[in-house]
Amino acid sequence: MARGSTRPTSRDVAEAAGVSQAAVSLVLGDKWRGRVSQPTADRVREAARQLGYRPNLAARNLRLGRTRTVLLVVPVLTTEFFAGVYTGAARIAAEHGFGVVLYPSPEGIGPARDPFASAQAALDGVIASSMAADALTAIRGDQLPLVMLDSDPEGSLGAATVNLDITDGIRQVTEHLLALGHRHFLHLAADVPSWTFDIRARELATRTATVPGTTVRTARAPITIEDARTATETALGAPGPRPTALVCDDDKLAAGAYKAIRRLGLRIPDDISVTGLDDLALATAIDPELTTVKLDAELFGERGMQALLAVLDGRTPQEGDIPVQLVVRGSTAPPSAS
Amino acid sequence: MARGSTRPTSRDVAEAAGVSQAAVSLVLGDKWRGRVSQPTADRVREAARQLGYRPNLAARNLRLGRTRTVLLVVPVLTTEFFAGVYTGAARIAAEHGFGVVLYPSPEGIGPARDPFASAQAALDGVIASSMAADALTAIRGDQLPLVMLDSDPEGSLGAATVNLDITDGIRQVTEHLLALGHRHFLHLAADVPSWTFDIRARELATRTATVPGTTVRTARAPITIEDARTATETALGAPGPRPTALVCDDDKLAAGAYKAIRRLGLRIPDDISVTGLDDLALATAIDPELTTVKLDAELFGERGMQALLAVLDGRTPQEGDIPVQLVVRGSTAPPSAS
DNA sequence: AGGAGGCCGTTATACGTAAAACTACATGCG
DNA sequence: CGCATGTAGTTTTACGTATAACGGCCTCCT
Repeated sequence: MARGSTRPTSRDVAEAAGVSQAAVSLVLGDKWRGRVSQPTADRVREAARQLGYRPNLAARNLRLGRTRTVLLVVPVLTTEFFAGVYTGAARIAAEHGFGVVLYPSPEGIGPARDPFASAQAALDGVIASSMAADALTAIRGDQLPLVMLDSDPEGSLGAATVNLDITDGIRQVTEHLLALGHRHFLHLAADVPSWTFDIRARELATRTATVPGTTVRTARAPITIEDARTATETALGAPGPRPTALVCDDDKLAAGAYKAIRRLGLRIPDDISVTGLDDLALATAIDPELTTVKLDAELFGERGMQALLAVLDGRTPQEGDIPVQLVVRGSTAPPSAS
Repeated sequence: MARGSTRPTSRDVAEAAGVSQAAVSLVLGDKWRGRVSQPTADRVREAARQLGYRPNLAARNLRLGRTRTVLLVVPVLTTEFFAGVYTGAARIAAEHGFGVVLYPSPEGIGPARDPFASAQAALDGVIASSMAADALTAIRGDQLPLVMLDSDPEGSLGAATVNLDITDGIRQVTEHLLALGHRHFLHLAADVPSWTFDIRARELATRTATVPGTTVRTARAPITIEDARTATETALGAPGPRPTALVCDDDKLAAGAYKAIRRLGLRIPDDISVTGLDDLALATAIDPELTTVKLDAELFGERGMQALLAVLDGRTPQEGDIPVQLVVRGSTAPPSAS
């Protein structure tokens, strides 16, 4: 409890155990077999325990030239989705003795600051979501090994990418709605500049184009429930035939759409079918439960981390998108005969 | 682009600019006024830019003996609430040149690992939520400056605490329901061992005890929508008079309760009133919108960080709980005459 | 007997940075 | 002139760790 006393160093431990600092390092680093006797090793460990010694990570990192720490750059942290990504990445990291530090891209933290200023930890590499676009320039400037999540493989010069098969997800959604008989779609698009959202619109367009007589309108909103509500309300209030199916870029947008639809006095799925994308807890909290596409966020995180470890190792990361799965619930049904 | 070439150091910059390493440190550290001439300073900065120099943080941290990095230990990262806490803490931290590193307490990352093993960053201090209970022993072992969020001020020997005024929140909820005429309560309690949940039950009990003829039953569930649903369903199916008001420990539990109530064929708020606590996005996504207590997560994070900065500075942190605010929405109404 | 090798350590060094201590020269002032 | 003050740097050192290089002593084999 001695106030002002500094943390014990390996030299303090050495003194207490009556050995040299090198011996302490060997013992605690588990490299002592054949170099230090059993009794001495025990004495060192006991002294370290008594003093409450913890190695100075800054010194270790400096000495070793690596930190076994990796940065995960994600957009706003407000969704379970990125929590899952983190969990998966951290699990794999832990298995390899790595740590993961989060940089939630700034939202009110100030003008698009460089992530390295905030996450001051010394880093071995970076995993970045393509949604955290503002941080990318800073990252690119650095020569740290980089893995991009959900990013255009063409556009991310050199950096390894790991992608969810969102295109297939939207295809499954579209097939499902077409099979139910829907022909008139409204696409509630996320107003976020990111490749992963661009391909949603693209796939919906190309898939419906193969069926004659289909129409697709588009509304656009930031990913908040309130914005989604107002956007949907104005879109559905527009003149012309009302769409019978509403395809949302993610579950949160769908939740907003639910509110708009209720306000307009319409029923789901009788008057209009709604689909989401993510399968958050939200999807089963709302009534009726949402037909959506399940994304395996943890697997996404795991694959991202594995890719980064591969890059750090000089190996080639595993290829192939991560499969996704349509989950049909109560928010979709055939269009009412009219 | 030279592959395998190592990152440039301040010595490389010095050589390129034709000065000593010390001069580089002075210039880039902004301590050069009166020590280095303007032209030389410019030359150094230009050389640093050209080489893409970034200081080695491990070395800087070692030299300075501090890292300007702080660890935020939170429970599962799946709620917006802790995202808000992070945002607030990071804002204040950035204003003081600090960084914040997150340690989401393990949930499938392995058996209650020591947070410092995962967040390998060298740290100046720690802010920990009392909900991340498993990590606390490891933290206590360390002698890092510590601030506890929502923790029993008596139990946290020495560590500074910053608390939301949850007691007042539950009091506001209870007053509201009593004023509406409710007398028979069901308390859906979070099955999490944490002081912040203990005081919810305590306050509900003491407040209702002042009004004759009130009853309080308790159901208990982990904080997931599914668990909350089953717990509520069995509790409401139990014999005896049905409660007319359901007080939930947080919004997520309330969302589960909604589903149970719908399954039982009851209506909110006609047959039963429901309240939450947090005011997440979820609260306005469900129908009817949830009467709940708004917690200012960002302010919570800000105050936590300010307290830690005070501790690091040898000052005494600001006293006083953070006020909370009841938000009345559509899920509460007078009990139906029966 | 003598040296080869195993055992049990120690001494010395480097990692990259910040900053204290020092040097060298010019200018101003009594 | 002699000394203080100011300018513009350089030299040197320390932070705490991991490990390469070194060295004594004992045993055992030929």
